[in-house]
Amino acid sequence: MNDGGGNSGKKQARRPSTERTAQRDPERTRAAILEAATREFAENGMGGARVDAIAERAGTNKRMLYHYFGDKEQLYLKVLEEAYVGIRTAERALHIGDRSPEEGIGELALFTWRYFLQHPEFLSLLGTENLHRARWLRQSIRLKELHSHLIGELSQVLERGKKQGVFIETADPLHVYLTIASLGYFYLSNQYTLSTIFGRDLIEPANLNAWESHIVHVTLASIKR
Amino acid sequence: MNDGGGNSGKKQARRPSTERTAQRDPERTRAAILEAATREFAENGMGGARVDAIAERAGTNKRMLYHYFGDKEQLYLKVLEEAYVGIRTAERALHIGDRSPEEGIGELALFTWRYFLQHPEFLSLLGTENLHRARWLRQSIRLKELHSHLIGELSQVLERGKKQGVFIETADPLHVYLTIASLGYFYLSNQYTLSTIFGRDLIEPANLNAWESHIVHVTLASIKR
DNA sequence: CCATCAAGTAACCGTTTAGTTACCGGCTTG
DNA sequence: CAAGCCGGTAACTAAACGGTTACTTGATGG
Repeated sequence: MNDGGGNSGKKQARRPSTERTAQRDPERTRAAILEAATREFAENGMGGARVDAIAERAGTNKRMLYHYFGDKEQLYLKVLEEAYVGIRTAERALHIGDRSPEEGIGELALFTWRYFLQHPEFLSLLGTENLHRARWLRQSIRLKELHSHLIGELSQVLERGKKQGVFIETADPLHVYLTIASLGYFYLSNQYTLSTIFGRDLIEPANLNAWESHIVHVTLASIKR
Repeated sequence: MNDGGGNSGKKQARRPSTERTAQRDPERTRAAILEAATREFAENGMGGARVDAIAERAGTNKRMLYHYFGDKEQLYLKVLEEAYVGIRTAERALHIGDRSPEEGIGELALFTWRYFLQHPEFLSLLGTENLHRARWLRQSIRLKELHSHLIGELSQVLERGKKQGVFIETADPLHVYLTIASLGYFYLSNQYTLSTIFGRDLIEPANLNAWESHIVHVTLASIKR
């Protein structure tokens, strides 16, 4: 868009900075930009996020942002990738196969709900990315196999439950995961419009706990024989 | 932002329009702007939507947009209100109380799913509005009672089912509706990231039909005795 | 102890954006 | 039947935006 050629040499000498320079720390600056970007993109979406705002939140300036991440779009993709790595990593530590099939599924449902509850920025980022039809996520190569582990482990738990006669034969791993994620995602990401139109504060602890139980109840009721 | 004072009289005379003037039709222009705005806001969110793009899509210009709707924010709120009126109006025509309790709930689940499927712009608008924590919806007074009818009718159907002994006593109308909406909303609004990470095209008709059955199955399984 | 390179700053640039103004002309009505 | 209101056009503006450039400063290895 801006080729930058043809105006070199026009600049006048600028007033040099005489202020005290803060300690240098590339890693810290990089991390600060990433965290600030996560918040800015989560709060305002891709179209609404402001590069200046990210730099200011990170306590640095735009130059460093472009230095470390290329441009706004690449920074956004990095933020999104990190968000996915976060949930999938925590998920692996669960080891849902170590318990009985019923407890394993219940554990996954509880974990997912609580992770969503504690990471609202992850939900926002998903919403933003889907608004754009996964335009940036599709460009990410490193994420393809990150998710297969989940389905694999879930599939094993379901098979074991079927053999033990506690789960119905038609239970599908992807459907089970989508059910769990649906119930958590919708309640939290749409809490603002829902609370407004139904006149009930969904984020109130009592309602939150009721919905947590509800998710586990619905998930298990849908696959139990 | 722009007080408009202090530069009057500076303008030169402009070249008057000599082109043929199109037929005048205030209602059509207004409706065209509203429809164009619905698409633009749904595709790009509040931050990403461009006023120029809306005007162009509507086959008119910005002046008319500001003339009829005030500014970008008021236009957005109008779009959102119309979207809610659309689904709630269609919902009323269902009369879920006319059938058996089980059929009534199944009918509501099917309707909601199919409405979401046919109105992706409604889902996008909800996502956008929630990103901004219902900032604009909260300002809308006329929508408060639009939704109470739904819960009222659903509540009656559930009560009848409980008396007949087919539904569990703990079944809650809001929870039932949120369950139905969750399963439809998440699957469709997040279809792009989900299809990407799980390597399965969720919008394919076979998958769509399977999920439709799944929603009805899950909803009923969660409330049946 | 100095040459060099990465970290950092802030002004700057071209473009885009929401919103406005000057002007036009068909239709209605007193 | 004229006068003025209302639907409509396009050029305009100030500010904001993403991105770049000119330049400074600290650390470090030969």
